[in-house]
Amino acid sequence: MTAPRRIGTESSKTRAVLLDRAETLMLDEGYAAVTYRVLAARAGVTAGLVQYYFPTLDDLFVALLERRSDRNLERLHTALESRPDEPLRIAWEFSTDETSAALLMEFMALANHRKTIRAAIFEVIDRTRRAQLATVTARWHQYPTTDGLSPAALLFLLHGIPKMVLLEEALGMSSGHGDVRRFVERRLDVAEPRRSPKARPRKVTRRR
Amino acid sequence: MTAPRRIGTESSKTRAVLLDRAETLMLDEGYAAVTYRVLAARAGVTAGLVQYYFPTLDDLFVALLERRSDRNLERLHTALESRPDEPLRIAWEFSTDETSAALLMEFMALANHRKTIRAAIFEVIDRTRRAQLATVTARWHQYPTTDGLSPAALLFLLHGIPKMVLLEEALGMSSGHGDVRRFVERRLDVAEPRRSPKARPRKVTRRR
DNA sequence: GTCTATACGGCGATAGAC
DNA sequence: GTCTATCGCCGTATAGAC
Repeated sequence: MTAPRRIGTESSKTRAVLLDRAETLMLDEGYAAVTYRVLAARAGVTAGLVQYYFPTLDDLFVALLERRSDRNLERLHTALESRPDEPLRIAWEFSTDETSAALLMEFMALANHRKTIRAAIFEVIDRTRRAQLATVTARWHQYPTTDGLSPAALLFLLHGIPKMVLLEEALGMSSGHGDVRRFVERRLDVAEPRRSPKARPRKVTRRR
Repeated sequence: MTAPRRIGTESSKTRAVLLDRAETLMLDEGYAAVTYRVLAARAGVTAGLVQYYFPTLDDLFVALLERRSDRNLERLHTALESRPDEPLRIAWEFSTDETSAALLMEFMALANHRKTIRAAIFEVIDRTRRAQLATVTARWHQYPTTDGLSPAALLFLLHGIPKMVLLEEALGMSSGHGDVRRFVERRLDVAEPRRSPKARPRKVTRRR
């Protein structure tokens, strides 16, 4: 047994700054641009210091994912509690949140062949889906029509469709995107009618 | 202007072998495992020789993508001609072809931040979608119900859903996948009724 | 607890010899 | 057509200074 490697504390301010810069870098140039040397330069520190806080790059990515997910899950629970009759609309709004969706797709690309990232992202999505599934299932009998879909299948679609749109948009495609969005939102209006039709859904998109 | 770099001919047998090994390697271990040195070792040649045929790795990936896409597009046109009354089912079958879908998602991950790959994959998907859109639109009025969807939106869903399933499966998720597959196939049976209900759809999945 | 310096092997890519 | 040498960047590990 050798002496355990030393790692920076989670409460360190430097650590928080590094996570901030890493998130920006990742959104701007993709995960491949996040290297110790580049990140260190952006944050004005040495590469060794970055490694002191995040021994491997996977450690950095996982920390990044979890920080944002914790915030999102908190927002989700708040929304589910304050609008208990609109779980489907809430699922759709959160799936369409641009910044989070972009980051999520970046992480999914990363997860493709990296076990630790895969486990972390599964955890995040699974927790989100479970919370929503419970709420939707509880009021499933109140929906006027469910088209033969199950709650799980419906939530899969509400999550997956915006992700696919994003994936295709990144390629420069747009065929059918608007149609499918309007289609879903029309169905949502039927399933979860708005009390005051004037109140347009506030966008959940935040930052950048 | 410097002297143009020398590149191997497209008809070379060595080149074809390299593409074969690269495709296997990519499916087994992901695009990140495809390096000059590893590919050279697998093919029993030197890394320099691989680079003689593919000056950059992007050249290799694009060649790989185009070789497979040409074959797939040919199969697609054959199918559309031989079963002119089933364009939706054909779209669904081709989207669910496991090997091709897995390779496509691998390329989409690659494309995330690499311009040349992005352009190549856009070309492939766009050509596929266009061919199907023309066929579906031509017989759109014959469908009993279209649920308020447009042909483009429907094709987007038929392509996107299997991709999302694949993406989530890679993460270890399965919630709603079976339900949504059955849901789509039930709708397809309504839209394009089978003449002989006994004839189950032959799987299009091929190789590996 | 923070931070720096240095080293190692693998990577994509280039130039040029056989 | 084939192969070697070389360059600069990468992730990672470690030893040690403040």
